Amino acid sequence: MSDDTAGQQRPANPEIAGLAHDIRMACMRVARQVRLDSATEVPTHHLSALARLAEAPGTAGDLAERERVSAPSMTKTIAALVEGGLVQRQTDSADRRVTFLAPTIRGQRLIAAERASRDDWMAQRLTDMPARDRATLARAADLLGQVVSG
Amino acid sequence: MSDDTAGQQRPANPEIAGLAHDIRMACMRVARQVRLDSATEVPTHHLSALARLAEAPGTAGDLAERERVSAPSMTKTIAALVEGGLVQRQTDSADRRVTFLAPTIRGQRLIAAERASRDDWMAQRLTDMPARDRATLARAADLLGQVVSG
DNA sequence: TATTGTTATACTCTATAACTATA
DNA sequence: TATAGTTATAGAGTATAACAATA
Repeated sequence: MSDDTAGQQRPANPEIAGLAHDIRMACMRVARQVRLDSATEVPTHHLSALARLAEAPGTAGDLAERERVSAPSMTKTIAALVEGGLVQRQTDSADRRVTFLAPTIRGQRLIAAERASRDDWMAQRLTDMPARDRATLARAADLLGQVVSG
Repeated sequence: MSDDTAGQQRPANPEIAGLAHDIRMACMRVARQVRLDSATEVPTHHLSALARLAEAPGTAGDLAERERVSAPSMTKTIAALVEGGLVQRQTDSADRRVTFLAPTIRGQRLIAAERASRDDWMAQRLTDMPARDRATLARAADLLGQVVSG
């Protein structure tokens, strides 16, 4: 975190290196499986943008930055979401260049349903698990949160 | 939030439902962060196909099925990988409709480098962690493996 | 002149359908 | 006739560059 950021001169500790690989692969496989098993009619990136707006409504520029896509790309995504009745535009009266975006009721319902579907995928697999293992996973979820944010 | 509207049979246990959400989000965030932070010049789906071939060489049809894309789509991906010197074709002498695919030395090196880069991303974050927390994550990685395969 | 968002254009990935060559 | 793979064509997502409207 201090100086050279690019290279991989890192850990020198083979145990940590192996653990890093195992955790990364486990997370990526879970993410992939969730994505593939819960495929809906709405494209992934549409859902992603919609979920962002459900967290916090904002402008097109904000959304493009938060989703890490270009502004023209976000323009198209927004157009599709508005077309589909999932997002509504509202021009800012103070600065009329700006357009605020927020999910419609239907958009909110779609996000909630999608989230529930994906959570169910995981929940059904957790119910068969010993309570002690679930406790381990609960700790791990917290630790992984630190990994990402830290 | 999100009680009904899902159409799924809920777990009925709110503790497990909450845990399912936390674990899923943690995994998806880790996967996303790894993907964004370790972006290379080679497109993601090329790397993905190449990694499959590094695990186990096979035919174009196999690869399309394993990657869950159409045959024509895989044809293009393979063409790009061969063009880039990362994969080599070899016609089956027994059935000349079939083409075997395998990574070249350069392809193997690229996959190894990519994997190392991504693992380093995680390893750097693990080194600052108490050993007990690493042990928790090691257990969790194993449990998440069961979640995906079971 | 700077900023917000859109349009213009081009490239890539994807899919279905039609084709080639083998079997 | 069936199968493995490719080519033809079209649709969708992405990007950069150029533009319009507003500040």
